Amino acid sequence: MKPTVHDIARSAGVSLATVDRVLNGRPGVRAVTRSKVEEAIAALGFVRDLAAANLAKSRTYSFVFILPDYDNSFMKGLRREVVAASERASTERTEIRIVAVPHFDPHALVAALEEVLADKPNGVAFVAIDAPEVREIAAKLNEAGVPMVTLVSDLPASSRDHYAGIDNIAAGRTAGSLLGRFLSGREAQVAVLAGSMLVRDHRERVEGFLAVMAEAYPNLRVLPVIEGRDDSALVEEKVSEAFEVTPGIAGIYSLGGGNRGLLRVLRKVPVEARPVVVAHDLTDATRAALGEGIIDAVLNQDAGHEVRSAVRVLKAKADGLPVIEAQERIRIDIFLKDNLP
Amino acid sequence: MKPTVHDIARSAGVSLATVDRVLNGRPGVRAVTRSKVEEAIAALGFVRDLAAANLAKSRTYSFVFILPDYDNSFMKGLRREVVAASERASTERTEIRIVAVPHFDPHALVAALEEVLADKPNGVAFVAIDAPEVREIAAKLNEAGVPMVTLVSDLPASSRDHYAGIDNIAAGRTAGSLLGRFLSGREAQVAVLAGSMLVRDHRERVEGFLAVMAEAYPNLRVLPVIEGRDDSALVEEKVSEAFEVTPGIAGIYSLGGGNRGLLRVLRKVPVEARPVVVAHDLTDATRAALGEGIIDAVLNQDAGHEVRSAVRVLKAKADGLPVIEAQERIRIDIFLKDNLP
DNA sequence: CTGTTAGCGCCTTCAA
DNA sequence: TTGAAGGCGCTAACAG
Repeated sequence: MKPTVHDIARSAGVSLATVDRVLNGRPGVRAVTRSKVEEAIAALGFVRDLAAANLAKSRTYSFVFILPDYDNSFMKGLRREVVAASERASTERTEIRIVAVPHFDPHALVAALEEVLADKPNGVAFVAIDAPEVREIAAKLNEAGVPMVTLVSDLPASSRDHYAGIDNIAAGRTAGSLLGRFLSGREAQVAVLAGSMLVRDHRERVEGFLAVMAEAYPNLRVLPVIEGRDDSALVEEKVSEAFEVTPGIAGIYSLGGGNRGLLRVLRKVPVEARPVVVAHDLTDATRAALGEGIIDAVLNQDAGHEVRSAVRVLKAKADGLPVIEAQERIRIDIFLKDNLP
Repeated sequence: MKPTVHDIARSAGVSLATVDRVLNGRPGVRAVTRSKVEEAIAALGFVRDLAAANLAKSRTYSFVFILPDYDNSFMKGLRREVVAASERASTERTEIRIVAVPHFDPHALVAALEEVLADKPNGVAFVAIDAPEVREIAAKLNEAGVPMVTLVSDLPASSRDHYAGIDNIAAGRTAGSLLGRFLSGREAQVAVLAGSMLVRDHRERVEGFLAVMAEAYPNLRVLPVIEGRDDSALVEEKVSEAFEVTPGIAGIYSLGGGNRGLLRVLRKVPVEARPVVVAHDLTDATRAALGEGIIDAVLNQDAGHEVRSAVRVLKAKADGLPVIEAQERIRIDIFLKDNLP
């Protein structure tokens, strides 16, 4: 049988209370006594039963998830996953509160984080905006000892404990390689369609993409980035325009939202003239387009994985436990029509 | 506060013991009493605290993992992951016993499963061999109520509760599409390198690959499957031979082990004559080759994910709890040199 | 500084 | 068929 607090109390010749004080690093124990207990712990190889401890403490974990109030497919899916996680969590003495903030609004995010700082929950996860004010409040939260996970979009060189999201530079590179290989050697022009170059993840995807183009595909000329603001209608308009101005577009990297607009344009292009398309985010629209052969590859980040990972990490941090790095690494999923889930 | 057994005992006007009997479906309760209790449970929305229950029962989960005693990179990695999982599990009242069996030996596997049947642990995970004897003992285990997960290789139409592994037909199709696209339209010959066509996952990969070739790439001629028995030396020999017999090989799908042998041959091929190569399993060797550009894409199944998933599923089954399907789906990871972990 | 005692939420004898 | 009481491993008052 695994040793319990009773065993080490007996072995060290002290009472349960003293063992507990040592275990939890509470004051009021003479150094001699403390070391007696510590020796017993080491000798018996005692590890405390977290479940029993939590039961005794009636401990409940309280986490806050701050999500942008944004209505594209990805954010909707992310929200759904957080809600699902929160429902499951309630069975396990874990309460997840969801806070919505206006999107792309650093001040709103800061305000939400300030409330968190006042609340002092056991952890907070949020979709970061890379702005000085945000970094500042993040530093404060860190000092206050609130475990912090950035979700989907990171805060560089910050005081967050963990980032649950993909490497966007690598994603851009991956898209570049796929497009380059699929176009194999043809002299051609390639369009890049982003949401907004003000958003860090989009910038990084473009950066990675352009790097690969420059390194490996001199035959491809990349047109100026089109910003569609993740908005189908605007995307449709701008892409149509691009096709008129540059009839020879042979490849498209769509790294933001609004793919429905893109697809409306593509469906009008004669089959033999269709460009190779690599897009982001597996949604009903992109999935269908992949099946039809209108999109050639979809890069995806698994929102469910990101949320579950964030919860696991917050719990581990709250307990001072180690994280299984490999489990928490968010993959850049590549989907062809053949490996759709 | 969430309701506890006390609350429902009071609300139903019975004792704790009776509530417990109803909760655990034990006999010795009059139907009237039972329904009183059930009403209270429903009315208060009671859900039992599994952690507390397990503590009271001093419950420990006992799982058995049966792994082939096989020494390629993948199986070594798998074993490592099971060991790691077993170490973590010991903290959580979960004991994982690892049993090694000679590989490709249905009888040995059956013998191991028979011991499991005698033992009746709370769950068993094993790398299946698709043979009638195995299906038979699996059916018996199922009848005996032992939760069962197949790992890496499945048992079709069987009585397993869950399969923790990839869809190998889809993997073959994915490889086919990548190779087809990377070779874009060239008239060429393609070699397929398998371990053994006696193993189900290899057969399925070939099947998926050939299907895509037939459907979408009439320009590519697929040479007869080379069986390298997952053995570097043999692979090297047979691939060398293939290159002599068919100098024009422009693509290779390596779906089994022994990639080191393949790489030795490829490194001798003049750069301009190098074939497009899609291989399976991310190992030190394939990772390096991906970086060098000798391999173009690697398909991978994450052994760590498979093992953690198997443990989670076994625990859920043992507790009669639902499984989060999306979490347990094992992806076909596609790695280019740009998205290596 | 240290020990005693009473729980946390649930399960399990043992009596009635 | 039902209930009372004690315990799982740990924590937290409250006394000494």
